[in-house]
Amino acid sequence: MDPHLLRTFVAVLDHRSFSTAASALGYTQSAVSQHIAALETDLGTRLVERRPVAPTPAGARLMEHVPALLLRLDAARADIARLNQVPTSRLALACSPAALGTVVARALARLRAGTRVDVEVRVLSREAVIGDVLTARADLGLIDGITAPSDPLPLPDLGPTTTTLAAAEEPLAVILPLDHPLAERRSLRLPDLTQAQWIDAPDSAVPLERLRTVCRADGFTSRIRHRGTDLFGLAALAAAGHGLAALPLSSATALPAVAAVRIGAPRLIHRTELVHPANPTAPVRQLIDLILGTSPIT
Amino acid sequence: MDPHLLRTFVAVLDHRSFSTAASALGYTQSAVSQHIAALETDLGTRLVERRPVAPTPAGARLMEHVPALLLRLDAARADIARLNQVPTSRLALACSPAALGTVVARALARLRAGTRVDVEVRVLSREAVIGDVLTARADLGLIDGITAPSDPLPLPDLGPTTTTLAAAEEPLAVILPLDHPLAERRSLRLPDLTQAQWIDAPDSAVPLERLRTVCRADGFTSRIRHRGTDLFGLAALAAAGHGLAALPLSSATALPAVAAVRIGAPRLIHRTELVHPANPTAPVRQLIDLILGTSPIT
DNA sequence: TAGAATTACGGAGGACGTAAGAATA
DNA sequence: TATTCTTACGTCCTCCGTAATTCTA
Repeated sequence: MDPHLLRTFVAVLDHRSFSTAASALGYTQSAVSQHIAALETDLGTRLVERRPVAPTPAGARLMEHVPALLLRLDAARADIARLNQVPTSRLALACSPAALGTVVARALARLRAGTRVDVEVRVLSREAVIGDVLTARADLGLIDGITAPSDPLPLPDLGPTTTTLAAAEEPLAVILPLDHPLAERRSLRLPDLTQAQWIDAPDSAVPLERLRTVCRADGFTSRIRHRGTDLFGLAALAAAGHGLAALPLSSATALPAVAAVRIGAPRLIHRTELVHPANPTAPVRQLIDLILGTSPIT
Repeated sequence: MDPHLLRTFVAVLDHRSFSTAASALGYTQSAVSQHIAALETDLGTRLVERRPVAPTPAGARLMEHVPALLLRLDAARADIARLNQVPTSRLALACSPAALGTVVARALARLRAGTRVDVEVRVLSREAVIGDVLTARADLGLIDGITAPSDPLPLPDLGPTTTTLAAAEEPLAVILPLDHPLAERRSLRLPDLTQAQWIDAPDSAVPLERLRTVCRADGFTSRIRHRGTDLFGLAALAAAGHGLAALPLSSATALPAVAAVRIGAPRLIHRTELVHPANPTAPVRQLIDLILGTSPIT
């Protein structure tokens, strides 16, 4: 269970090929083959089916552990490195698309008027935001999600290094084509939309899986999966009638060519939360305060 | 950051000595020295102060990651092993002391009358219970803790392999010497007890750290720290006036020579939760149902 | 000065590349 | 049959133990 072997393992399953995984990692195919064989011998089970390359049940199970494990390993290394680093003048802020609209834009407007700090904003999926903060590729992260009003967002284990503070809350909405029969409604009940056609846009909108969880219902089927953090592209798909998507109300109303209808029930809120190192440097602390200061809550 | 190096790292800090860590691990002192040196070279910082052996700040930080990391690694291995294992006739049940009193005893009484399943009960600290379930040393775990009525217990990251279900809820209480001025009270407010003398018994009672968190208050100081899972020993200490301890009401009232007074405010409940593999085998599933069936809530 | 960690060095084993051999679509 | 993974084998390098050395309480 050497980390090198585990990295090779995920690369092989990601690329669905030993040879391309090898070149991606800078190894020969032979080495990759030996890595997988070593892992399989160690664990006493076949992990990868070959030709075509696919995980066995045991491999799939292992895959549920390994990415988190490797992330945690990188996080530990980054955490140590952060202790001895010199503070840079430019801060890196990673955020999910909806977080940008609900919080970041407002905070940065204040920033321009205020202190002289350079900020680089990077828009990523939620998972990538967390990864960037954990591995110190970003100084600060903002992610969004939906929950019951008093609950925290369900975040994966962040280790001892990061904590979260609420930064903004707002109602949840769905976007629909302007000519959709429900487009004129003041509000909608989410359970009534389980049978509708949705767009699964886990990087930019609320993931459908999450909607199923909070509704405790199946459904929310989708024919189109939209990867990437491009909210306007998502709006274009929705406007063309390919399906619905759930977004915070302010983002939803700002999008062109779609109607935004508020979700009235169940009682859910969309919240943007901060993900930051446990020991923020002074400039990071300053940026955190700025973001919290401009947020409607706290 | 080879896992072997990390294991020696924790062993060195645990034993506060290179040589005893070496013999504990079956290495020579030399090998341990080289392991630590390799880690320090890799991370570019000194991690361990020598003579006396103690963590540097960077080492302490690393120590916040490594045990969780190694546990997760063992959990992954155990999870794979569990897939191909033959079911045994004897089930191992790990539980924290208060969980034994509130749930396990009752469930096992039913078990004796019912199906023919052997159960081995093991009483451990909460952390050890989780560790045992994750690494498949136990088939099922029960841990207890306190929270606000609707919140889940704050558990460390269990990975994809285990989930929890509520098994029992009851009021929280403190135990006091029989002649304590507050012993006759019907109920007490926890914030009024921050300045009292407590016994820190994190393995058997509610950890003081947890009391501070839920009260959002400092205080709860202790002169005595009680390790281990021996509730009667804890009661003896409390009876002798060494300090207070927080327990579920039923456990508290069952203890000899101490008064049990209910905590009226803040509104907190003591809950026992199940920790079990994601894919329980039939006999484990049966035991889970038995425990949930005998619990006051389902 | 004794106990304890480090450094030097050598052998055994492991890791990776080259290249030849099997297997499957 | 071509592509892709596996196996054989040689080299280099890493890892650990022995033993000599340095450090510090």
